[in-house]
Amino acid sequence: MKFATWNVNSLAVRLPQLLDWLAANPVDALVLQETKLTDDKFPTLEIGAAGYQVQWFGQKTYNGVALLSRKPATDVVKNILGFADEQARVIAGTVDGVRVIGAYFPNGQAPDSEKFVYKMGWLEALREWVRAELKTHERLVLMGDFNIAPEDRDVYDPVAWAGQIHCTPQEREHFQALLGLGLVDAFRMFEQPPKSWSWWDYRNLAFRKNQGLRIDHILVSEALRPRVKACEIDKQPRRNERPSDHAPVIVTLD
DNA sequence: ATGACTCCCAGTGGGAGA
Repeated sequence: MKFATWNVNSLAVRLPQLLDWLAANPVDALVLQETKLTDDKFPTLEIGAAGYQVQWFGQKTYNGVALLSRKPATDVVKNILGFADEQARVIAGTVDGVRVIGAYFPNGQAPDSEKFVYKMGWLEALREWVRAELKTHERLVLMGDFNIAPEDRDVYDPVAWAGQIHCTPQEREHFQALLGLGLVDAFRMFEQPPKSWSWWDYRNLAFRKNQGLRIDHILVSEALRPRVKACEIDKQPRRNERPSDHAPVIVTLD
């Protein structure tokens, strides 16, 4: 069983790459972030023809998330229960007995900005909601673009990034608090190549120089932990022409 | 170096992303 997450940075632009990727990586479920499509423009037919059920939650220009799955997702929830949000950032569903939560965490822009305040409130609400979800769903996967680099080893230049957005102590505390709910960072369950990133800036030849951040994550609940066999970042789509700035992350369970 | 690129909506420029 395989689950994956990918920030596609516009599904309108990346749909052909998504279909190619699914053909090469027939995962059981995939969550997408930054679809940037209103619901009426979602490419349901193309994704259906690829053999996937899909749930989607979009908005104009920004954000937008989707949950693709081989088997239908049930009990679908959009955004964080009880947290009023104008932005389409979360989609959850139960797939094959596993609660799958796909999330596009706020960027936060800068630690002294209003957007950072929003990010902190959002993270707090997410944690309390995931805590509740874990009570009813022992088998749970929380994955997406977290916009948090959990540790210095997740940053290509930790000195330059110290205290910057994605690397602030407050964001990292929130990441640890999610682990504190009984979740495990699947990527760090395994020995990984050093300088493993999931995002590279479009500028500065960052991908060619391998200057990036690991900000896309897959957290699994304790009940699933013994079943996790592998977790990897697939850099291949970042080599495409007109790539997303993010690479997919895949977890394999038995 | 308050940059660089890419996306979007707008509309011949600007915000946002990370």
